[in-house]
Amino acid sequence: MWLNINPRDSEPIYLQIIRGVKTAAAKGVLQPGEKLPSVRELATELAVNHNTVAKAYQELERERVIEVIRGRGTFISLDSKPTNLDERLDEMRTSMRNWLVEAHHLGMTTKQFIDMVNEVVDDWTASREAVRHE
Amino acid sequence: MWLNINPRDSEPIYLQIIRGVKTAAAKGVLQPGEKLPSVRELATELAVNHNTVAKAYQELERERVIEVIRGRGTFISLDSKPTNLDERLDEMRTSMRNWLVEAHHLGMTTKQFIDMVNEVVDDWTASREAVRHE
Amino acid sequence: MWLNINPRDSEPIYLQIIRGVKTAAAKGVLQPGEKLPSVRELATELAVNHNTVAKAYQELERERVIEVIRGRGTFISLDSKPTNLDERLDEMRTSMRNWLVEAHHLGMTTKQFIDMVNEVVDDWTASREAVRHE
Amino acid sequence: MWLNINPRDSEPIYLQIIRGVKTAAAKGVLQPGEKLPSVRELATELAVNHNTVAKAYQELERERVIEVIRGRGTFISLDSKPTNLDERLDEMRTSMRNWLVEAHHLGMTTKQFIDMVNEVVDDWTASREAVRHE
DNA sequence: GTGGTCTAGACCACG
DNA sequence: GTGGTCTAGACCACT
Repeated sequence: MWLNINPRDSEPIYLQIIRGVKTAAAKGVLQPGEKLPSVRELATELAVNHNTVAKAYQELERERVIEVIRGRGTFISLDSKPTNLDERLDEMRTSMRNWLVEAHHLGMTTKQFIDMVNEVVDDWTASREAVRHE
Repeated sequence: MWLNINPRDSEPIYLQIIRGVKTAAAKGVLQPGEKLPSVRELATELAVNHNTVAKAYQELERERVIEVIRGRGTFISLDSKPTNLDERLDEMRTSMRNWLVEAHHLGMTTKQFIDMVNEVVDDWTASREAVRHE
Repeated sequence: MWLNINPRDSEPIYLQIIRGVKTAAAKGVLQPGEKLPSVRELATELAVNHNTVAKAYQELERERVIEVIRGRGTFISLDSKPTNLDERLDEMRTSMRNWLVEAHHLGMTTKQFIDMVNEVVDDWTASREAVRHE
Repeated sequence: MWLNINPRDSEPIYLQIIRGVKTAAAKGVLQPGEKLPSVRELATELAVNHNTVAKAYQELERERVIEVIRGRGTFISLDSKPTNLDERLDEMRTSMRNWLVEAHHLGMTTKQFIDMVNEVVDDWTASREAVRHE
């Protein structure tokens, strides 16, 4: 299964689902146009309340990551033009700035911070490649 | 004032305070050994309940960012060896991976992503310098 | 009930709760995976404010003694790897040293002291066995 | 100096003083009949409020560890018959039981606990010997 | 119904 | 005056 949920985690389950779908789509595990399980199917599979899955799907639709076609089901969007682009870029910058502060309090230099980013990017790229060659 | 709070923000106030103190300390606006306002002073100034400030200060103390000296007040730690280092570095890597996913859905390439990180780091470094020369 | 609280005791109630849960867990009265009463249930039962119970539970979670599963409740952890191990072992040694000083002022020899430790350990072991055979 | 105080420590200063005097007496650094500094002298030396030292001395006198002779000064008791013996032995047993619970949550066996006690006792005995041969 | 957050106001230990 | 603890009661996010 391309999606794992941990109800023990402090992150709300619906956010874990959102993140999981986005990650799978970004990695290519889920291809544009590919059908997602229905709300009830996924809820059963993950053993969570279906309202939780529904909430995740709603948010994903709002972000144009997925599309609901009435009567047919839910699909990864073909052309996902993001909403609120500038706003979300700003959020990302803010988040980075906050992690930079955190890094400082963990005794890291800015260089070490950038090295860590590069390391994570390399890992990510490698894991995308792995999916492509499956 | 080196600390601004937005009670309307969805982020809990006590977390905003924590972040604010950490940011000020990382920027050098608050120097090691410097006295922080008392719980009740800061509560008055921010127009929040003193318990909210107390909660923030307790968490900051737990993370060794600040120290309480009995009867005298609260101070920025001189030597703040962080707790749970490995765990928190892992959280950081996870967060970075999530940014990457997010960046992908915003239509960014990895190069653009790394550029953004560098841009944020440069801004941060500049703002630290600005504080130093005040 | 596996937990008794004395609001007149100089020890803060929330610490009594923490100690009570830890003792019950160590004795086997509370088994790993077992559900704890909800914050509000326990508050009602102990006739204390729910915030007091919440504070105790939060600290227990921080120490990995218990786990919160979102929406379902609070449970004794299955695998509780402690945090800050070395630091806490040091605290323990310090406390032992302080007992020794105390024992000296109560006129005890080191042999009598060690006998007392063994006696306490034996009592404890016996009370664990008693729980096991209930 | 036979007494060190750390105002950063979470333990109240007056308790640190009490413990310090008791430890010095138990180790033989302070001999029975030996004169202690006056409240004000000690307060100056430790850079703490003299009320704090006074409170510590009062408690030490109540426990018969020291004796105040009006006009002459304060002295380590010659014959320190402890007060509340049974009660204090019980407190000690309770403290040990609590640390045993703590040890369990740190993953220690009772054997490891007892080993730790023996180790601490040996260290203590060695440090007493060291004082005797100074 | 679960825990998390916040307010307002109180009391206490410590220095 | 400092932080620590507690109560009573409220609102919110999540499941």
